[in-house]
Amino acid sequence: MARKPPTKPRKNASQERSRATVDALVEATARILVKEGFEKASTNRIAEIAGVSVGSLYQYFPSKEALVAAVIDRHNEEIMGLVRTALLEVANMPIEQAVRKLVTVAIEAHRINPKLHRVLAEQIPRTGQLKDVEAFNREVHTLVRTYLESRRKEMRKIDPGLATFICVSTIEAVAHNTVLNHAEMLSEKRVKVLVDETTRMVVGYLAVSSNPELRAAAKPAPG
Amino acid sequence: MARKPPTKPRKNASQERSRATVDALVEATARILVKEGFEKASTNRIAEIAGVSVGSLYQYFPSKEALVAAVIDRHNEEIMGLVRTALLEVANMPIEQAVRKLVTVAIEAHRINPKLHRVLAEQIPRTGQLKDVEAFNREVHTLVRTYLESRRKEMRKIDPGLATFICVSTIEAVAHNTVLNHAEMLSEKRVKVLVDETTRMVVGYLAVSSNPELRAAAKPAPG
Amino acid sequence: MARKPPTKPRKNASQERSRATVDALVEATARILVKEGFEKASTNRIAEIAGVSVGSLYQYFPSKEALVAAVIDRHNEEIMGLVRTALLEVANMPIEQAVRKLVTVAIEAHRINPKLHRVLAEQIPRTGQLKDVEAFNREVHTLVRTYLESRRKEMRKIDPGLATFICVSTIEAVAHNTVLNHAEMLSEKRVKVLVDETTRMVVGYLAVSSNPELRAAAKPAPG
Amino acid sequence: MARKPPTKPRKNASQERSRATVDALVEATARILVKEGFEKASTNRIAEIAGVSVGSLYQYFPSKEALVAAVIDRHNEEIMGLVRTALLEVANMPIEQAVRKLVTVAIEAHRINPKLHRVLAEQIPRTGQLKDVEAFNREVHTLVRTYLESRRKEMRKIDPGLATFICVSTIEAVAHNTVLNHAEMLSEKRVKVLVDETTRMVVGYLAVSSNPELRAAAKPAPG
DNA sequence: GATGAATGAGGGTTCATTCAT
DNA sequence: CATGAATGAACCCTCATTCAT
Repeated sequence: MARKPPTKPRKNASQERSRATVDALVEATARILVKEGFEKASTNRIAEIAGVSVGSLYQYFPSKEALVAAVIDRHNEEIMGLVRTALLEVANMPIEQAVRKLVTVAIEAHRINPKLHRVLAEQIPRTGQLKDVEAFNREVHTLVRTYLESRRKEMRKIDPGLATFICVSTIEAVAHNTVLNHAEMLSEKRVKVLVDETTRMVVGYLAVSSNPELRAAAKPAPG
Repeated sequence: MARKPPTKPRKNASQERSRATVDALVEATARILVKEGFEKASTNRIAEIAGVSVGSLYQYFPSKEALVAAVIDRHNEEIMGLVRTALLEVANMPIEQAVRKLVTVAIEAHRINPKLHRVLAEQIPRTGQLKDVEAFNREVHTLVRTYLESRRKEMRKIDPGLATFICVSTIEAVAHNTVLNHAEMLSEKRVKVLVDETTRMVVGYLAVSSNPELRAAAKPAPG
Repeated sequence: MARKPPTKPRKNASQERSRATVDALVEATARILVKEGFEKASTNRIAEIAGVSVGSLYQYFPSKEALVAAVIDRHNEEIMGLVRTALLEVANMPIEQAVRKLVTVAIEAHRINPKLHRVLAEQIPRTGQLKDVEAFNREVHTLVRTYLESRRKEMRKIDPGLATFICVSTIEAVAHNTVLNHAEMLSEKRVKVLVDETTRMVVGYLAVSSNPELRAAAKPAPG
Repeated sequence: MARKPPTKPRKNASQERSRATVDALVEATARILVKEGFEKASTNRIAEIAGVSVGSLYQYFPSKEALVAAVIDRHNEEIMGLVRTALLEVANMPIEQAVRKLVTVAIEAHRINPKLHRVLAEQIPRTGQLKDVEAFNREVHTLVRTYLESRRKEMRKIDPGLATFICVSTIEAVAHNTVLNHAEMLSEKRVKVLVDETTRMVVGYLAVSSNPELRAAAKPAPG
């Protein structure tokens, strides 16, 4: 693999002026990404839209990648804001209520900036920022897992890591696919049904079940 | 949006000589994608690896995009081969068995060429081939939906479209995330557990349930 | 200067089959030139339109240039056909009638295929075929000069070469500019005026003049 | 017709540094055109000769065409400089003197850079810059026509547009053909004869004539 | 710090021409 | 002779990055 360009912001951007420049750059990048796609997002163009010189861009971001990474981070941070809050609120809720909340929040999170989300998902070749995305995923995983472990009593006996993995994957996938490929489901009514169904699935999976059929279902046919 | 480059193969490539060239090109592209990433996959390099001149590349593919699209198509076709077969086999199976089969096949499909799958998912900016991918998704959706409708009697009363959407999303997400991010789960033993769990979840969701709790779970708290 | 590609047709094309192929190629070239411009006239495309393989093209024309040269030659030959005929007819006419005829024919000649004429004039970078064009010019010059010399008695005493040069340039320029840039002058009525005027100019120039003013005009102010 | 590349310079190039670069590029282009022909004038080569990087070339010219257009414009501007000046000087001159001046200037103008003029005329496929050339032609036409109209009293009764067209075409053609194809006529002596003759022709055409023969010449034989 | 002119490697693509079949 | 697949030099152009001012 070729040497990858650096990816971390060059300074803490604590000074107010710097801060404004950095923000303008990230914002400009996001805007171009959304409005014109990744291909059109050249550093010169970004600087221009941000009202800043290319030189300044490189003062704050060591590479184009770092800039894109910042956009991704910012987007993820917005999502994480919702998710963290939700998980705090959820801490003392019973599973069913909690899952419903999480499903709802997942969809909301994907709706924060769906166009940006799509571009990020479809057009951005990931090279260096995988780590950031993974960190993000890990945090979600940890938070959810912690919650699930705290609710062990209401649940079947499952490996908590596995359960977390399956539930998070499921919820994320439903939210993602809905927002990106089935916008028609986002009407208030239909979204409610979607949330109901997804919740039912996840809760049905996690919760202890008195249905012998279901218990059997989880085991392969003997032999 | 700027005009996108053409994407369809230029000739039917029926002659054997041509066919060989086309294959070599697609194969070379896939190999470079896997071994060196999207960035290194320049047309000149692809042609070189394919043992062919750039001119020949453009004789058969009108653009670099078309070539990548061909790789994607080929990969999807391999996946669809498995999936179609599985769905044929599944036609007369009861839900539990069928879902287990589909989950298994989904994981197998993602393991056909996981590295390529990852590159395709993470590094390739989707531009023109969205249609192909959507067609692929639609086919899967249709096949699954048809199966589910044929099994209506064993299922809860759910909107079949919605059910299909949720199940397909779930299974795909689990398979995708497992293969790409949790290769450690692919040991024979652990994969079995994973399949069991996923199956349990989906079947629990689809099948009629005698558990009143679960039935309640799907409805929001009154008021 | 770099070595220029060969330009002469490869064979005399005496066989009928060959002749047909050659014609098809020249015709196809002319058609593409007119309909799509020089840039689109690739040898592969020409061969395709001619219903022949590229290989065959190169059987008869050693280079693309040779093909274009052939088109130019054919076009010039058509023009020369008119001009030669006109000059034969003109041989025994008095100057005024003769010039009128030549002006008329010049315009007619430019109207044979004005679109091709324009492309030839505007879009074709001349490299090798200058010789052909010069030969064409020389022939016209010679024919006209011969005529003028035969009419010496009706003319002022002028250097025949110079007179030929001026008259041919003038007539050619008027015809060329009219057809290419002032198509609106080609209505029957207006063209008549144009021919009248041009004829008047040329004849006034050639013929002996009884006007002392004019005679004076030709001499610079003494000192 | 395919979309044509842009043709206007990219920046105003007001800064001195930029200005120098732009000049170097135009100059290099002209030089290569003259010394090696259009075919050899690749953007990379032009930049190299200009002592500048290709990138800089594209900073100031959006396409190769734009660069060539700039060369053409510059050349036309030099010509127009002479022509405009001449027409100012000519404003109060009688026709004979004026025409002589214009003929002289036309030849001078073509001698400014005859090699460039030839390349421009023979090798450059006109694509986008037709408008510029037409504008140039229109300006000449307008200036000359204005002069002629101011001299109406000394002239025959002719449609001024037509007269302008014929005179301009004639003078331009003579100058063009002389400089490009009959350099041997450019010796001081011979050029004088050429100017005399051309002047005689044009003046004889424009001026009122007492020669009944000539007046008759302009009319077709009755019936 | 900020600026933006300059850089140049490298990318995608074309097309005249060749030659094995 | 005809075919058309193959060739590859060369072209135009972009854009992340640098650095003198």
